[in-house]
Amino acid sequence: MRDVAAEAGVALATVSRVLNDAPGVHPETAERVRRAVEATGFRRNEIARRLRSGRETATIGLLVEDLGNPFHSALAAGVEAVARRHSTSVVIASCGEDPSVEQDAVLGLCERRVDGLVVVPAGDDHTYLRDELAAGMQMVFVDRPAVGIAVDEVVSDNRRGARLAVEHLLAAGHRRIGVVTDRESIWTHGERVAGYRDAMAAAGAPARAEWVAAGNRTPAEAEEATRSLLTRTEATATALFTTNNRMTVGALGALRTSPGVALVGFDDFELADRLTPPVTVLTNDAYALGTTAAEVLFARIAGDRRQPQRTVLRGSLRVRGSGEIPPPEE
Amino acid sequence: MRDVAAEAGVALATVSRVLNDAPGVHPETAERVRRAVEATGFRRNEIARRLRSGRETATIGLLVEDLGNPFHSALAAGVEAVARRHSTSVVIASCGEDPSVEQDAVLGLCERRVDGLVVVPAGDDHTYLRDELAAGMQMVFVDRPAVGIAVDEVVSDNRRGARLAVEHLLAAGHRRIGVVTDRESIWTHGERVAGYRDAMAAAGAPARAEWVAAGNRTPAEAEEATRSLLTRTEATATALFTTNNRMTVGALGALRTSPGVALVGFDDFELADRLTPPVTVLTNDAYALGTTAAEVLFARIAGDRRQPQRTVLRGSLRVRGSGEIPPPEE
DNA sequence: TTGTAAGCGTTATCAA
DNA sequence: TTGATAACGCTTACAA
Repeated sequence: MRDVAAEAGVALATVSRVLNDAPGVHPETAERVRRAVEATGFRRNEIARRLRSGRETATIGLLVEDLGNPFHSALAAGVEAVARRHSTSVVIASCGEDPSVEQDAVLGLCERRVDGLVVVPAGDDHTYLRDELAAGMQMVFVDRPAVGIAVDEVVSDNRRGARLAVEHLLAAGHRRIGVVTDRESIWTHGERVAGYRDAMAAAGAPARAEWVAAGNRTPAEAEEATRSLLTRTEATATALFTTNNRMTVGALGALRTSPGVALVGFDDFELADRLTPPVTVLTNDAYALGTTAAEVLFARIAGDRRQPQRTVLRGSLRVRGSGEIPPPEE
Repeated sequence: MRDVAAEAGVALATVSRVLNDAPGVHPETAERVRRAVEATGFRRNEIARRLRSGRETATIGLLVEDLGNPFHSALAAGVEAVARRHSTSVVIASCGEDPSVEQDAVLGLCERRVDGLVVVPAGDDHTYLRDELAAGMQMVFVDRPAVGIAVDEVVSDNRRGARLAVEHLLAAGHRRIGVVTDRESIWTHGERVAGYRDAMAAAGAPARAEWVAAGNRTPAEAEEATRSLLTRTEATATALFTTNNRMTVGALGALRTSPGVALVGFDDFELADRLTPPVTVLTNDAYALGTTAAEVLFARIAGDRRQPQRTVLRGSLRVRGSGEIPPPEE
């Protein structure tokens, strides 16, 4: 910038004024400065700019589990779309379900002095954010709630959605319904399994422990778990509820060799309607979770100081075929 | 930081030393400073830190078309994974195939003084980056080449891949092969259509202009285009080559009402093997494009000053069924 | 309308 | 081992 000022024969302040379209600069001077900017190939340093003005960084942080999971990438796309409308950049970090990586990544974003944070948490203790919160950092938790701090949250109605899904299977006549799920310690999965139990209990159907195949971290593990769920010698499940898109993909693998088993999955996914049979799902709009969370965050950044809110997004059943397969005759 | 220094009764310089684990600080003093940091809830300002040291920002920029497209989110996941290994954050921007948004976003990232850029370009003129390049900004173009500037590039072997895909259809006996593609002005699609023409010409099969359904921007448009390709009254195509995963998804929609048409798609996608028939594809590893591009970029950041290189990643045919459907008897 | 100078929160250089 | 102090590149009172 000094070079520009020298080139144009003006003071730094004048260059700054021209760069910021500040009023009260002689058009001729401004023109001279602009030519100098061209000549020197000058690009202003956003970093320094923001430092001095103590202004917002026009950046928000986003933490997701894994961009390779379509649920998380759709959520990220939603956040990014809203951020772009607010002329704000998004720094994305992923933590792969590891709470310590979550903490490092989130605190790293705070040190970068982002204006706010959208967090899909992996851990179950967020008290490490208390200082940041007290210092005025804005944050919204999405998909899963925050533990130990009071912040805005945007989540799905997991328990009700799961209940609807399982009730749908019960309505088709199933009584022996298995669940394929990730670790139940993950809030969403825990809630969805609870919804399953709700539905079973309400129908007077016993929810046997051995029908809950939990702890599957990947589609491959889900496939394997499904296979053993379906090859039990007694009280074999005739229908399955899968608690997210990863579990559904895994279960579908196992079903290729065990057709005739009904399936309802949590999370819609591309091509669900092209499979044989098409897959009935309880929709869970990741893009909407992302846009909603980002909108809540920008409202906070703009000065909203109300009590933290929890926003709940409801999914609905999308009937396609796999969930309407009746149980075999006994 | 002043507060911390006051609290601990030391100078700012000492606080800085402790924060950076610099040698030559009395353990007792260090301890006192650390307690003061605790007490004041101090978090250092990464922005200011980097300003002074003129050091790298430990941030790279990534521009993609659309995070909602699994190809781009997988690519982003690859970049992010490598960046994390280098303790570097990733600022993601998406431009949705709009060259002017690309330019604004990329220049915005430069102003932020990122250490480098991974760009999936939308436009076909990148001379606007000349100044940045001259100023030492490191950048790698991925999936599509840069135009007007000499920079590192990581691309797929599109033309050869497309040729392989179409040769596979020719080998199954097809002569009337249609192409469903996005705008041919997009380099990847242009190359893939060229590969199609190569294969057809080599086989002595006429590549009729009306078999090239171009300009489809979405799966919905691709579906519509496929439908009209298959309902022509004369010289109807008996096989299809789709030039990316979006086109394939669209074409599959149309094929539900026109079974028996062979299909090979460019880009593998989840569940391709679960469809009926399973979809034969030419793989195009987006995650690998991302990791490779990021590795090239970090090598540059680390000081590699060789001539810009083009790295070409090869895909291969994954035979699953849809591409082996023979043409109907005439 | 323009220039001078202080300061943003750090780090780095020197001297003590 | 510690402390003053200049500097990073910019913005912004305030003065001219």
